[in-house]
Amino acid sequence: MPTPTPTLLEARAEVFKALGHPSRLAIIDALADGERCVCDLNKIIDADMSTVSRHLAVLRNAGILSSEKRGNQVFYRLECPCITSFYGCVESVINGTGQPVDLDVIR
Amino acid sequence: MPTPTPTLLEARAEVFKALGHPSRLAIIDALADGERCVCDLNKIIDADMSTVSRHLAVLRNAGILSSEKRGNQVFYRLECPCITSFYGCVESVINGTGQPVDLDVIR
DNA sequence: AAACTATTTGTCTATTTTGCCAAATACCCA
DNA sequence: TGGGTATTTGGCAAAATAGACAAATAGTTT
Repeated sequence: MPTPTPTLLEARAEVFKALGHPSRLAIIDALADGERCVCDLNKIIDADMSTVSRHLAVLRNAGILSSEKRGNQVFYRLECPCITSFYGCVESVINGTGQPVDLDVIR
Repeated sequence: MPTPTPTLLEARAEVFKALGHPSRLAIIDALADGERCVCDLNKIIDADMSTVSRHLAVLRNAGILSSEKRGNQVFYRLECPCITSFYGCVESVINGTGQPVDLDVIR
């Protein structure tokens, strides 16, 4: 198995870094069911709207979300549903088993 | 699908944050084949040994690695091989397809 | 055009992260 | 015990991140 190039590692790290904030994970969770406008997300997040907007920009720049302006509002959509499928592994790290966790059990 | 508690989101974010650095991803990659001592990892990483040690501490505190001292050296081991299985999804974010990527093709 | 809503951006501050060097620690061997 | 190797930790400076407020932008409605 060859070692990934530094560039690939940096690109991967960017994605993980974007995921490394609770508010951004809450956004992803809210978008798992479908697109939402910023004002809806703002109700969920408990932070200034400008802060929410910055979190959304981080996720969009990482390629995790896409946005579309319709009329007055901007709708964000999850570009890669496969991200949420990783939570089972993350949970296994959290609970220390090292074994993937069935998400339906813990949520 | 209920919204995860803030605490769960924070715990998840900690794991993602730990993964959000190229050197730490290089470490994980090196450990995918099996445990390594710090001095071996130091050869791979191109940073001061103390810096490597700090990266290792971040990964261990997140629960991603475990360590064991044997004689003079400390060996680190990947606690959750499922992490590398997520790279296909990460790559799909990087290349913008939103579709998981077969890792054997890109590595 | 003016007022209003939704969102983003500029700017600033506080906090966290990163990375190096030097020093401390732990263990081995002679 | 003394010297050598492997690793971690203290302390510091530079860089990145987060969050708030205010101002700017874009679109809608009257």
